[in-house]
Amino acid sequence: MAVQSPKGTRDILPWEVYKWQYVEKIIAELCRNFGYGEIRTPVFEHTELFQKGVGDATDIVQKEMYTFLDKGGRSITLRPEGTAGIVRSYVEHGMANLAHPMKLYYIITAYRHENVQKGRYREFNQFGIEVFGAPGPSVDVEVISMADMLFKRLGLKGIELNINSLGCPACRREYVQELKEFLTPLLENLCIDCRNRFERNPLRILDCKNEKCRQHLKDAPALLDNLCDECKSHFDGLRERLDNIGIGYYVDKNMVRGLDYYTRTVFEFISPNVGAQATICGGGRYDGLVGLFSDQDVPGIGFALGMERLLMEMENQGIEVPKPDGVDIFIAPIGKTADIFAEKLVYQLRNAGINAEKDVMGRSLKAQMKYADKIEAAYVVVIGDNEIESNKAVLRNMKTGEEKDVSLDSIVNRLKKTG
RNA sequence: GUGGAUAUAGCUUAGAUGGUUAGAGCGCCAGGUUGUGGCCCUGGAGGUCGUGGGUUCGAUUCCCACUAUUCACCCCA
Repeated sequence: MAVQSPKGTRDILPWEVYKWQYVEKIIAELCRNFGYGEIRTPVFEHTELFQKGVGDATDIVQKEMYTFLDKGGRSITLRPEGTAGIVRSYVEHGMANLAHPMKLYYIITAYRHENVQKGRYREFNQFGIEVFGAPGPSVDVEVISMADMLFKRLGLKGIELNINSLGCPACRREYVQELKEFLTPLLENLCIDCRNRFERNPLRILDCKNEKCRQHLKDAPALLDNLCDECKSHFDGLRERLDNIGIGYYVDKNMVRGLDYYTRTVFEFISPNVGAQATICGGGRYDGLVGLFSDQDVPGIGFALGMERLLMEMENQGIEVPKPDGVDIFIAPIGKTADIFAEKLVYQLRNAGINAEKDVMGRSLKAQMKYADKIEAAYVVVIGDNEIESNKAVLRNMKTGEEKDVSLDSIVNRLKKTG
């Protein structure tokens, strides 16, 4: 086929978009309940923003970014995630001077150049939130509970929450040292990927899926057991608070997240039903990120939730999204005079806020009726010469087949009441 | 970047050890009802059988390459 969308992109078509609109509406309500304001930032940013913000060592920056030079020779990148752009906006607009916590949410498309598979696309949609300024575990719980509540409102079941702590730069540095000492004698037994990870990102070795590696790593020290006092009490505080409001979770000592900026709390919501891409929502705290772009030291936390994966999970769980109603009324004219008349009538109906349609293809009455049926019109009015002469027409209820006489003059008012 | 599977109409698909016009269901259009949808009946439109090459008298079918789709690895939403 000559015409098709680029690899990893999809069309959301008119007859399925209602599912997206439904979820988006629930998200907007949720955010309002929690006091989050929407922010919209550009699809593209300067490449350095992501190199610095997401991290030069990450897969995202190393091999997955859509980067190009614009006509002014600037290196531009399509956003591979949402947080960096928002941090940029936060700093650029001096939001640190506004009331805190600063609570923001976004629904965006993001772009990553990688091979596609179930639940993974090159253009994908994310709902995400960010909170700036709150250092304690209280806000961690608010953020986590927000995702949890969204799943509940959508009627999703069986989504599991995993949490972990990656510590602060200080205790992480100490721990990485310890981990490396543990790994050094084992290195030649580990898979090639892990050996490569040893220098670049040794934490990643912990969540390698290779069976052999897992065997060797059974007794590896866990970061969680080596946190400094502050990080430990932060994590304990998070657990207490989750227990307090009744959100269940697992502690996954090996969970590492793929972006460099995370500190302390990290979490994932996972479902077994969305293919190999089990993570529907992932997030964590990024206390050092704002400091990378300004001399202000502002703590932050947020999450990103994959809309495609969310919709897929809803589909899998058989959750029914209410379909929008069809058109209120269809005007079916017969003949030229009636057509001219109907044109004015449908205009008046629409002007009165009624969802009205009329034939524009000059089709037979039968074809018009079929069409009205297909677009699920609630009512049909047939107008021919007789009707125009007598100023009366039949209003047909398409669901029941019941018909009523109405005068053409009163039809707009009448439908206002009915509709 | 690596590996497997797949590719026939708008959609879901049948097909033959290679042989004349490649079938069906759904959908679409029209007619049966010269002014009434859904059910039913009849008819119609719609296919370079993914693309290119090879074998052959002949390829949609066999072989090769490419492309695309899809699943998985890595990684992530």
